[in-house]
Amino acid sequence: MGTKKPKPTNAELAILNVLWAKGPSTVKEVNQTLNAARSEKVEEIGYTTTLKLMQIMFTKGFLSREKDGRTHIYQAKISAEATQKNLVDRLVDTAFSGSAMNLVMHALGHHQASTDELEQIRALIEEKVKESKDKDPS
Amino acid sequence: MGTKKPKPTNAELAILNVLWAKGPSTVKEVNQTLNAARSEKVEEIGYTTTLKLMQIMFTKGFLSREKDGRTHIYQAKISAEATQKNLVDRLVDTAFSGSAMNLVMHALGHHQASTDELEQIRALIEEKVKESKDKDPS
DNA sequence: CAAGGAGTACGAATATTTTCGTAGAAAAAT
DNA sequence: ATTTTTCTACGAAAATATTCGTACTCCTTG
Repeated sequence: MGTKKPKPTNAELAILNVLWAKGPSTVKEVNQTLNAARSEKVEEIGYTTTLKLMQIMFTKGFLSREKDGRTHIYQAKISAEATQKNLVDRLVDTAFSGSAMNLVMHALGHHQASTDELEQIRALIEEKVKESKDKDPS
Repeated sequence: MGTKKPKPTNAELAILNVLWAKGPSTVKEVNQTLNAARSEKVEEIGYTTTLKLMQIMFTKGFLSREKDGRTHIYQAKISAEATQKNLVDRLVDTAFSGSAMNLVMHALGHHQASTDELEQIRALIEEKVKESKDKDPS
């Protein structure tokens, strides 16, 4: 099992988000998107900063890239899914004493949810309950 | 609104967890607990490391302390609740495109849950659904 | 072809987090 | 009353993460 757990830093996560949302992009595009999302009061992120980060992420294997003329088109190589799972794991581990359900209840309790979302979650629960009864029919 | 958002680092979070779980403790106790939780293969955390961290957390206002003879008894000053909420907020923000429910489904999907926990979550959902119907009885 | 622009690469400054060594005070043990 | 142990305080090393300057290449355009 050679694959290590990708553990992107915060700045890296911000970049991944852009790539997940927009698909393959150049450094310039990513940098612009990042800066667009910032409130005007805050200093902009320099182009070379984003470049450097993306180069690092490339060597870490978080991104792949492809030359198009003299510019590079980058792409997220690690999936949102897998990365989110790791982050949740970490959070559960460091802040919720290992109980994912603890976290779930927290998020449910404190955040707004649409009826639709609640419905989806309900469905997921039903499924889980069934599973659990199959395995351990007490 | 003078109160800033407590943003404990990872190491600080580990300490908070101990204090939340065990209540008021000495540095020594916290340090031992931290090390007990580590796999044997890993280097132990030095006593002065934990001490330093807790001193920093004290000056940051994350912990309070009280002298008992020549030793200090530390106590978490920020609540698990509030801290967890901030962390979830941050995670939702940085990795789940702002959707807490997205995170919930993730955590639900990927992690083990006891029937009991599922039941609790189900109850919470029912409650939420009701709330939401009250507000917007479509 | 010179000047400017748009990229990349990469070293290195800065900031932040984590770690620990060392010094000193007070208590406990010999 | 020494010595050993148990604490605290604090400076500073080590490890990570973030930021950017500068140099160099390849296009474009005047």
